[in-house]
Amino acid sequence: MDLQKFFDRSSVEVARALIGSELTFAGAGGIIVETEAYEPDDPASHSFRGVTPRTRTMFGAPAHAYVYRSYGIHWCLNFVCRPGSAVLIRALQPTVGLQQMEIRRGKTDPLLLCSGPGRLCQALAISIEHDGLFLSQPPFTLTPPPISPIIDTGIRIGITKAVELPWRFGLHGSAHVSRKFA
DNA sequence: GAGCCGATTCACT
DNA sequence: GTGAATCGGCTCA
Repeated sequence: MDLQKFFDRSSVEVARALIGSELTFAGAGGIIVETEAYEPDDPASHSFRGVTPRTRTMFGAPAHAYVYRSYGIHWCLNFVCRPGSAVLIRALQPTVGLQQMEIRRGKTDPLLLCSGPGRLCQALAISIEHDGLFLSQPPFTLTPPPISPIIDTGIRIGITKAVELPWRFGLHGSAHVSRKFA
């Protein structure tokens, strides 16, 4: 897949298109079942106030990883689309490297391995040192879904601005989303 | 340079 | 359902 082209569109389109894709990182990962879109003119987006040292990656080339720390504790993984727009990866359905992820998470329940942005990064051992990596080369792999899945849409989670935008997407019927869709 | 606060998770009640 | 943990970036002075 031509990832440069795939990511060179609005984050809302990309967020939808990513549902059902398989993401792996250094031999662990799974099916992307939940994403959220963030746009440059979106008050909830880190890029809303322009380029800063933290958000520099978000304004770089498409198809790169943008990683940041949340609440001083967790890491969150995003995929950069057009400059200033990105897709937050919120949940995976684990498929490969289960044992590795169980050890890192200290849990064996597949619903607790990658269901949530912070959990996902802990399970895959992703942190700030992976900020800016290109998604089409190791340790990343990204494979599109074999068929286009049924997608649920909802409002985003955990934000205080632009809370009404329906920019959260999930794989219909998946038990692995971080929260159920209304 | 001080103070505020968040794209969260977990333990505990 | 509620609150603690924890820290870098942003805002304002």
